[in-house]
Amino acid sequence: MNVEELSGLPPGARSHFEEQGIEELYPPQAEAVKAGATEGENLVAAVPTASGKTMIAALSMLSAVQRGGKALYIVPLRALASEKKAEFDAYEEFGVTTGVATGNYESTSEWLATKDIIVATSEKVDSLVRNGADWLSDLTCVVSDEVHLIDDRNRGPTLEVTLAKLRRLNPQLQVVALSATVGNADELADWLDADLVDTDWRPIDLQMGVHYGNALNFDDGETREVPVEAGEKQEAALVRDILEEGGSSLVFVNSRRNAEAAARRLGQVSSRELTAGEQSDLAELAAEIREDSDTETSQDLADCVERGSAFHHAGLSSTQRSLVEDAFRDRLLKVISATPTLAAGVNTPARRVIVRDWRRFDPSAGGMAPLDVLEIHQMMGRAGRPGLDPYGEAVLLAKNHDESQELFDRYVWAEPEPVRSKLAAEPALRTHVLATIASGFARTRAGLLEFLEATLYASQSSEGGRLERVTDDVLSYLERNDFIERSGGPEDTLNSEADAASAFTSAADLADSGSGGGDSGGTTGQEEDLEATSLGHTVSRLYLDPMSAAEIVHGLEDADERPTALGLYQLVSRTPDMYELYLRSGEDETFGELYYERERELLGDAPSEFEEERFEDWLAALKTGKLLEDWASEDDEEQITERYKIGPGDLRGKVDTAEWLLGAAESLASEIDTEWAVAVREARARVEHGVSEELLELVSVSGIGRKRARRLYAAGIEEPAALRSADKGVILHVLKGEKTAENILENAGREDPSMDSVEPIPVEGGSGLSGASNSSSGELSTTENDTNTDADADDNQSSLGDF
DNA sequence: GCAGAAACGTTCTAGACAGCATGTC
DNA sequence: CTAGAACGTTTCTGC
Repeated sequence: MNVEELSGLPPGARSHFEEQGIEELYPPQAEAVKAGATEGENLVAAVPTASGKTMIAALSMLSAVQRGGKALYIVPLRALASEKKAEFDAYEEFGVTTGVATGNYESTSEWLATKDIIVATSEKVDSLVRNGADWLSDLTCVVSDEVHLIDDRNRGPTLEVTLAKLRRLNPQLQVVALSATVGNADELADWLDADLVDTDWRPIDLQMGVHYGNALNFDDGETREVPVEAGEKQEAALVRDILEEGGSSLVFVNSRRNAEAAARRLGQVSSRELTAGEQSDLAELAAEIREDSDTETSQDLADCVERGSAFHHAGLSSTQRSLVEDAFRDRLLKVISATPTLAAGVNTPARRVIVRDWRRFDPSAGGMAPLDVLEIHQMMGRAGRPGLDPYGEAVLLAKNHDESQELFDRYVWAEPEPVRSKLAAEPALRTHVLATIASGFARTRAGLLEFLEATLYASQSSEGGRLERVTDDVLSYLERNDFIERSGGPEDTLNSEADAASAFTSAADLADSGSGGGDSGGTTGQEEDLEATSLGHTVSRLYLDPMSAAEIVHGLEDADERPTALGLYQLVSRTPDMYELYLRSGEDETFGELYYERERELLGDAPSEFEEERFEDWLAALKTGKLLEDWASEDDEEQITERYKIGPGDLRGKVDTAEWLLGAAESLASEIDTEWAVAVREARARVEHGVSEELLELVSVSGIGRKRARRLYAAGIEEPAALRSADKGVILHVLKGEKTAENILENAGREDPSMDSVEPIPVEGGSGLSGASNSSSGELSTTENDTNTDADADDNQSSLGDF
């Protein structure tokens, strides 16, 4: 099928695709069109990575927009949201606009309402539903990318519930689900009432094989000699082999440390083939990496990059990650060794993919557990760059013949696992049951169960009572913690229906009519009204796990005196929303001591030391809390990453999460009417900017971060007002660059921020630095010196006191 | 007896969504 | 139950 045969697209869309060199549709795309993708029909497309899934999505969305509708594209990662947005921006050429909504970056709601296509993470969509964004009811088409992630224990249920809610909000909604090839695409299609396109077709041939000894054996029976030199690792031989042909490679390993070690070793291979131009480009890239963060991880990465190799894992900052990804796509970097992050993230294809480790540490399995077929296939699917490589190769490594055979059986010839809903797990239901009640999708137990019936879980589950049992457990948990209230019997339903306030009247109606007909058949037998309390509404809107909210609420209620920063940091660190920081051996003692020193600061009751597991969690949270306190005490990034043995990306992640949770804690504090809201706000601001209390004011001026604030403070400039009055020479000296100094002064509201002909004035040692005492820069510095001298006199005293 | 090498033992292990307000891909 | 790298500690070896 040719592009020009397509109908129903916005005018200009076809020529746009033709300009891009797309003339003929790939077979799966043509199949999708035949199945009605451009006519609003539901569709599940289970096709390999990089075989034109995005085009299927684009055709569906564009035709929906042409019919006067609005489309939503759901992605699993923030990084993918910006990638897709950049791709869809090209449609602006023919008048189709795109907006993004993620936690980091959101266009305002009204503005989103004017966009034709919206790209968002599944959590953000869920949150938008909870907060009743009105443009959601205008949606006519929703695309769910990587829908197989429904299988994910943590985040799958969100996607599942969100899709169910969107469909309930608008029963006419077209659903296009894009999935990797999975074992049960037909089940997904059944669930979504969709047609199925299920194929292994790829635009570039993918050869899968196993390397063992000196030979690389492919699934089609072909063999290639890849000798391993003495003292050389298998993966090094494979990288060298393909590099001699000008191809790049991707090596997947199972831990960060392995990724770093492999990158270091592979640097010896990649450095051999670099041209002078590449070397200087790489040196530039290395400099950028060092500039982004001054930590050991960054140093190591930069050292590798100079030799044309890199590692990639979640310990890198997001800037570093995209630097590495871009350089690899530009063929500047020859090899990346990565943890599985890369397989799920943005598109980084390579000629050859080497899956070195196929087992990974898994505490729940009590040791090393083999990876899922689906996961391995996702990695292998990164092989073959469209338009660049004649074919892609995906290679597993075996040490002996038996292992080689096992790898063929287990991965090369194996079908991927089926996708199984994880919704019935209690943590998932805790959140979603509350949200479902709070946003009015269900008002009774039966209504709730009826809503849950529309999920994939229900369509898969043969074990009837399970969901109901867990739901009941969750309901009583929510009730115990004052997130919901149950009242009355069936006769109350009418009343509550009348005065129920909800953005989703239609959904509520549906739910209630469902509950009327549905026979609960549960243990209670009688109908009760479920309603979220004010606290419950807040928790749902804040997107908190109810258990996190309960922990925070109890912690704040238990505080008899003003909580310290450490107390609050430990509190949010022990909620399930904070990713756990591992307690290393020996650290239980270190933090045990810290615990006895600062026990009084911690909020709530510590578990007894005899409950080993819970006490350890408590200490692990203390460790995270201490990390946040260190950060908020202006310790260097380098010191912290070193002290806690983490990467810059981990630190930023922790800080980010803490910021979010403390923001939520602030809302909870006003909800439960405690007097500690101010303490929470301050702790949050300190974490946000990474500064001590005394710098909070300075740091509120945009352009001033923790470092500049500290230097200004040391020079006697303690608050924004002082920026307006202090000697420009001093400011220039402290802030270094003229441009930054001007910007900052402007942001601080100084009337004449110009730094023209201002000479920097060194400040000695942190004392003797009163701005008024400098006369060399003449009239400019003395314009407002009444307030100036005052402030500076104070500055001197307090900064002297500090030293 | 001692330095340095080899053997042995221990430790550790992937991933990253969200609020809100502000200003930007 | 199924690993493997890095580092620390002990033991071995050759002088």
